[in-house]
Amino acid sequence: MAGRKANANSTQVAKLAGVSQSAVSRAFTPGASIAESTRRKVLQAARKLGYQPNAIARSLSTKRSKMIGIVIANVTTNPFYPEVLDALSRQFQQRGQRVMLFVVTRDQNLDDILPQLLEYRVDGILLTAATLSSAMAHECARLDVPVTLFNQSVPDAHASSFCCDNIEGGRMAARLFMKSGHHQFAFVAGSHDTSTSLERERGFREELNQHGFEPYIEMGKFSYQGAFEAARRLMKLPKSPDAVFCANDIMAIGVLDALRHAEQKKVPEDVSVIGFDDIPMAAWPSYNLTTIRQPIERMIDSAVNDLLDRINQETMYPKQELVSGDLVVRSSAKLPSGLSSGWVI
Amino acid sequence: MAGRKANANSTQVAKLAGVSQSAVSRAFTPGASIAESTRRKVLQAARKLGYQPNAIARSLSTKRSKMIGIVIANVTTNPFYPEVLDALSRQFQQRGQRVMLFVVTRDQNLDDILPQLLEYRVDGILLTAATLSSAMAHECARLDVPVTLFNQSVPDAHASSFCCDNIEGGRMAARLFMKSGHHQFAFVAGSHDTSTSLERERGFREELNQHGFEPYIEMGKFSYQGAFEAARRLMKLPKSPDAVFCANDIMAIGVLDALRHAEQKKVPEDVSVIGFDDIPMAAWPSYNLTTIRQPIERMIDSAVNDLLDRINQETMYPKQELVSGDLVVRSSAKLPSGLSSGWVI
DNA sequence: TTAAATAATGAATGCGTATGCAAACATGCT
DNA sequence: AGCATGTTTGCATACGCATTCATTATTTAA
Repeated sequence: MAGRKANANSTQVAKLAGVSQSAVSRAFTPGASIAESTRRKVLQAARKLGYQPNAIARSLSTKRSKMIGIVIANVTTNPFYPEVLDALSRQFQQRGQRVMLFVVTRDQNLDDILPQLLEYRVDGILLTAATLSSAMAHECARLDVPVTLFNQSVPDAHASSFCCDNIEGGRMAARLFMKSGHHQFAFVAGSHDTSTSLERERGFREELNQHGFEPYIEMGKFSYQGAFEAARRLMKLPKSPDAVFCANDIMAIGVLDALRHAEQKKVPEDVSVIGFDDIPMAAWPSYNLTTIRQPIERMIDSAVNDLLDRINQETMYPKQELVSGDLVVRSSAKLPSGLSSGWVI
Repeated sequence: MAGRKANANSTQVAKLAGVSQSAVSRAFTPGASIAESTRRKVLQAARKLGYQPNAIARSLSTKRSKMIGIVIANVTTNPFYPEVLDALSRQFQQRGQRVMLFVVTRDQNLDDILPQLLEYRVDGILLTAATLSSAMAHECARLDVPVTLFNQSVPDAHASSFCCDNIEGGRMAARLFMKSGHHQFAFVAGSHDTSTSLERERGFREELNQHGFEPYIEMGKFSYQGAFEAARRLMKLPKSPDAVFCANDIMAIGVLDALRHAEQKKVPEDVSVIGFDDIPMAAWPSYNLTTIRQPIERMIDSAVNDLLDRINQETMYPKQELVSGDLVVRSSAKLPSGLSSGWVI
């Protein structure tokens, strides 16, 4: 029952326009069978009453809410995610879908919040920087709600995933370091339970191993502060690294600041640093970070297209897509002799 | 009509539990009149069928969507807003409201997107860094949908607003500059049509005027890059400023970078810089920005409380709240002799 | 033990829209 | 004019739940 002022509804509009309620509905349904003359009558009456179709009622009737659930973490700690959220939100908006947003912490259990999305019968779910339990994956499959993972690859038969080629990215960093003559390597990890960090580490390590090197691993907790402290620990080592690859840019920046301001090291003269993502800050003159760029627009286009296609039953099967990142060479990492700043592979 | 797999509904659960549909509804309605024994029967049947109440249908019936529309801009250009979004989203989530999100650009016309929110019968609307036309304000009032403005004061009889005391903030900056012996002042504005920028400018200018000074004004377009260029223009002036106050931190950082990396200026020896907001980056050792902190948690608590109170008709009238910011003294601005880094006023 | 009060239940209805269906209407053709 | 198409229209119903109201079961008071 309401405490809320009543809104004009289609029946009232119908009465005023001298037509049936169906006609009103049709006047607001693109492609419906209605004469142009009656449509005009209806729209005029609607305007007079300040009528606007009720999307809730429509959702109930059509069984499509036109809402996408977005679950996102790290919005405040990593500028990459606001970027992602912005692009996703715009895309969906433009394609006629509303966004129901859930901001979570990395460690928050999705099993509590996914039901809140499903309760509203969202047409699809997009998860980024949040891990889906297989129980929930099955629940979504049972309810026929397509799920897409962004920036994390958890091969699940039911969910699509769109991801940068993290392994190759790690390899790129390793190759650049080695070509530039470094000998002591380190990786600053984000966490030990996210595919992004693990895969970047794996690519980095494997490429180094092939040349007989083994990197130090330090935990940077996916944050500026965590990486700052990780860098200080690294510099305390007897044979401290001269080449540090970080699981993302915000940590790379933390490392840079620690090296310069807490450890009196020059970058890249004493230590080279490479990040991952290419957030806008990476290009700022204070940092000038060499990094692996994620082609975020392209990834998001693909992710959105895939999700909408599955919602509209145009595609039946989830897709796993891997796009390759680009090494963006700036000045936080030494260059191989003979090469100057610009683009490499 | 559906292409979607049917979900169990309350009638099916009722049948399985051997009760009426009403009983099922009551079993899921806290405080409803139902015997504990039947509730258990119902819940058990519901579990067996994987039943979950349909929030869309409930919304239609109760005329409350339990959704808040949040409209936000500048998510990618100013780290302050991800912070705001994160806090808002958590608060609403915790208070049992879902969030329907719209990310807009500063110049985007809200008149196109508010209807999209109203269509879904959101219980309330929270706008931040986006300007509400008075036509839309009236529309919301007509539909009895409470609106709250965050971080912008547009005195409107129908909307609440929660804001930092920008004028006093501007004054604080001016006082600190003057006490520290500066003589040439500048303000880097965000835009000429937002209350935040205008008010901060006004406080700054008024306080300076009282002591016979007049600041230069340059446009920084609320962005790092815009402020970077503004700083370069300022430094080209015949009597270039030695004290620059910026309408927010991200611009202050742009100014800092321009001064140091493009203009060979020392901060604060040659030029002092003060920002506004106190975003996390302001504390990073590369910047160490002196700034006016917005008490964001407190502001958001108030805003959320007020909006929910108005939704629940516990408060009838919108509220205009002004909270005062704190001057956070770091090292981007010279200190008055005798004072060292720490907290002032 | 009985009357009175209270708690629990189900039937029926409404929330506002979309849509299948059959009837009404218009159009073109022979 | 007569018929076959094709287009518009309104009626009736479904979507899934909450809630009122009348009824029945249960408890309390006397």
